[in-house]
Amino acid sequence: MRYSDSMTESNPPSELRLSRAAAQRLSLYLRSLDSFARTGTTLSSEVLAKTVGVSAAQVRRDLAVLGHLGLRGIGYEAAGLAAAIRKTLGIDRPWKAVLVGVGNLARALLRYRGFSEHGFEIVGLFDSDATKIGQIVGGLAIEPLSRLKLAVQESRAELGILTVPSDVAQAVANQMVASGLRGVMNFASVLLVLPHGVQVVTVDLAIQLEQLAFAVHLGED
Amino acid sequence: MRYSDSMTESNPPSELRLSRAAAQRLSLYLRSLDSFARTGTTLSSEVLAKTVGVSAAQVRRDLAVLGHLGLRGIGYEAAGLAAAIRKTLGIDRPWKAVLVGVGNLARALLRYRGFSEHGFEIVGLFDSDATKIGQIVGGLAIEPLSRLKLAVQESRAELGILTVPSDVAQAVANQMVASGLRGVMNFASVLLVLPHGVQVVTVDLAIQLEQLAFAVHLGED
DNA sequence: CGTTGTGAACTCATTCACAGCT
DNA sequence: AGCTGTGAATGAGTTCACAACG
Repeated sequence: MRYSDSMTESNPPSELRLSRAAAQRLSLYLRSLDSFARTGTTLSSEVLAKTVGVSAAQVRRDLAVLGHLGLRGIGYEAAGLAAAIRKTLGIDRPWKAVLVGVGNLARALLRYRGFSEHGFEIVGLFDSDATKIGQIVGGLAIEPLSRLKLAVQESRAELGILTVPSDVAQAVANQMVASGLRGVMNFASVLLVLPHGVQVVTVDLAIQLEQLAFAVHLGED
Repeated sequence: MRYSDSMTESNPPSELRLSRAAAQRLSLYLRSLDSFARTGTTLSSEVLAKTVGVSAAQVRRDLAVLGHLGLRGIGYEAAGLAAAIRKTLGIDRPWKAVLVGVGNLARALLRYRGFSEHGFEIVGLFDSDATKIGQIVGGLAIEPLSRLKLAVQESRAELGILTVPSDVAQAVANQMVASGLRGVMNFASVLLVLPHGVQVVTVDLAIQLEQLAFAVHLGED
């Protein structure tokens, strides 16, 4: 039996407080570790730091939240570290997602291998355009939005990828939430207001490009 | 961002120190302002804050770096504010970009209207696959990489969009830099190491989806 | 040895709260 | 009166530096 925080050397991390930025870095470490797995079996915080472009101290600080899995004088064991990061991020199991709005971007995403390679499976396609219903894209038939709720419940999908025009994004997102999805990856250029407990990540490519232009404009490093 | 801070304190924004995050928020404010331009002519920090999901104090702090363009008792004049943000971000003029690696993602990006709507023009397509050379995509003919340097110089493009597989991304990025590009928008899942003065923004969709899964996993807000 | 893990110091970012302008 | 702009206070995130340990 454990009391509050007595530094017991058990497997689960005692207190898990990860900032958004720190969680993002864990994903980056994971990428490095995967490509490192062939090369060697252990690596130091310094090596890992260099491959993702942060400081060694930052790496050690980030990894400390996972528990004590560094070996002093040696470094970290790559496979074990990768597994621990996956567990912390909640990606030590597959996730199912549906995609709503089958336009050009969606078709590109469906050919993108990165999602399935990292354990994300797209299990349904939905669109409000009647002329698209029934079309097969990436091995899946496009269904009407009216089928969304049932499909989400049957497939047990938890995530939704939202690739509809910005002016209808909020309305469609509401439907996604009503169908039971817990997270939305939003490609529209609007702030989605969703109920408590539903997560959103917005990817706005135009803004990213603006940020690049700004950096060039400044000429900073 | 180093020494040589011998900036003159003239009328315009005397000291311009914008964090990456703050610059990103300026882009967000800009989106709101554009859609607000029809509605009204002025708006308060509180209103603007609500549309992008930050605090009013944050908005005022961010806008203060642009100079004194708020009207006490009134708020900010939408059009003037938008113009000031554009100027600060360096997007008060068009930017030209080339795209390297014409796969599915690239084809989707070429149909995405967001870039041109925000002043970014794609002026050339390049690929190393000989079978693609000459194909017309989005009104542009795909050219071989050997033409990149000349094309960049002729078109005066400054930015490059990199949509090649991760294993060749660094090599291709090196060619982009050698051709004179000053900024790279990288869609590959690797850390690009580029010389001083060349800017990079990486967009890794799998990592974004992992972050969403993590947020759902935690059930945080 | 070499490298981790972590208090302490430090830097950067956000919020508070209100004086000051319109 | 209303809302901005900004010092001061607070909070978050990062680096320093070194004791602890294999």
